[in-house]
This record gives sequence, C-alpha cells and structure tokens, in this order.
Amino acid sequence: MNSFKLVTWNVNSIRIRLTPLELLCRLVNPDVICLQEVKAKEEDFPFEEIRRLGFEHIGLYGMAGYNGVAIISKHPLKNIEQRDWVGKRDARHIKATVFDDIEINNIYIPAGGDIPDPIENLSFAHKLCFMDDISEYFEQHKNELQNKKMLLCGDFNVAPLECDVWNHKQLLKVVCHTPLETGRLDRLFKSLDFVDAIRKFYPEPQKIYSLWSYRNPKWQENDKGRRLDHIWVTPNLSNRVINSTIIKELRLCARPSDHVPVMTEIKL
DNA sequence: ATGGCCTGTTGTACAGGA
Repeated sequence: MNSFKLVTWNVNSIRIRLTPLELLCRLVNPDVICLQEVKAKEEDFPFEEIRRLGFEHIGLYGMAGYNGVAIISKHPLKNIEQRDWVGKRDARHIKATVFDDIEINNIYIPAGGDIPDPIENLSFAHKLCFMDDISEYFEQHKNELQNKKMLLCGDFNVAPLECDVWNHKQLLKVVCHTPLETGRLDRLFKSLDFVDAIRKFYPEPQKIYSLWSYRNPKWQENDKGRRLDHIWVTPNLSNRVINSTIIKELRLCARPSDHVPVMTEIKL
C-alpha cells in the first residue's frame, strides 16, 4: 500500500444514508471517511453496518438529532479525541491519527442561519466565533503543530473563492460567502499555511461545487451550487497529494444527501 | 429568486439545515 484515499462527506443522517455510503465505497473505495451531520447518538449509530463495509475502526462524537461527526477507517486509528469550541458540547469536531503520524481533523463548522449579521442572528455570531476559536488554537499551537502531518477537512459551511459559488456577486450577502466568513476562513487557512488539496486538481477559475440545495428540484439543470466541503493539508503533505475528486454521482442516487463526497488521495 | 425540501424528534408541528 503506497497511498490512501480520504473522503469527507456531510451525510445529513448516517442512518438513512447507508445505501449511498455503500455506493460510494464501490465507486472510489476510500480508506478513511470523515462524516458530518451523522445525526445520531452513540447507541443509534449503525456500527455493525459500517464495519461490514470494511471500516472496522470508528471514532464517533455523536449527539441526538443534530450535528455529530465521525471518522470511519479501514486502518487503525490512534489518539481519537473530540474537542468542543465556543463552550458548546455540540459534536462538531473529532480527530484521529492514521498510518502512525498523519493526523486527521474532521470539523463541522456551524451553518450560521439565514441573516448574515452577528447582532441580529446568534447562529451567525456562533459561526464566526467558532472559526475564530479554531484559528486562535492553531495559531497559538503553531510551534508544536507545524511539524505534524495534518489534514483538516469537513463541512466548513463557507465557500471561500469566487469560483466556489454559482454567482459571486449575488452571494456576497448570503450566509456562506460573506466577507465576514471568507475572511475568517482565510485566517484559518493561513494559521498553519494549509494547502487546498481539492483546488490543486481543479485550479481557479474553474467552478466546482459540493452542495446543491434540496429545494431546487432542477439542481442539475440550474447548477446553482456551492463548495462548502474541503480537504486541506499541511505543507509537508502537499507534494504527496496525488489526486482529488468531487464525487458528484452521489447527488443522483436514491435519497441523496444535499452534499456530495469529496476525495483526496495521499501518497504514503 | 436559487427554491421551497429533507431529517429527527418519543412527533403528529417544529427546528435547523444552507
């Protein structure tokens, strides 16, 4: 084995997405999958079904109803840890180490509600604080972290670039693409000098998306998508990123998630 | 105008997603 495939995917409930998960495995055969919005507490998580797909190693930070993140892996996971941010126990971060020294951080940044104003909308304020907290943590621990081989991936709920949304100008005042959010995501990006593993293979200004809303039945024809799901690597892994793919086929299956899986292949 | 749907809750309407 000289490389491994890592997928990040917001499943929007793991329990009703087991068939699409199986399809994903047939399509790309991932080694590790970072899941967001599993929407299940520990006792409701389908451990058996997932182990049967070959993912024997599972790190879960679940809760009832909302959020919830997991790392499922065909290879042993070490140092599984979950962390809370902004003082909320809301199941948005889990990390684990694979292949001895590769640390995977899986995060689900808050969506932020509808109104892009932190005074009027507390969900939006929470989103901004969440991003500030993570950036601050990485900045403060930069000395010890910068020698680590690290992947930071997940549903960041921010489309950072103009070509990450279907209409840049129109979305500047829409949550996910406001300067308040893209500025903060940029701070996070710079905190450990991350490299965007997806854009490496879909360079600007190519438009790429990872989410198409359920509310648009003509999503394929209109193609009004956003790229909210990301895989970033630290500079010491950059040259080892040998492929990245957005698996758009998963949006076409029966009972799809509104997000599609995003995959990166890393040389070991 | 993006468009108005999807999911979980001990539910039978509502919150939250984005």
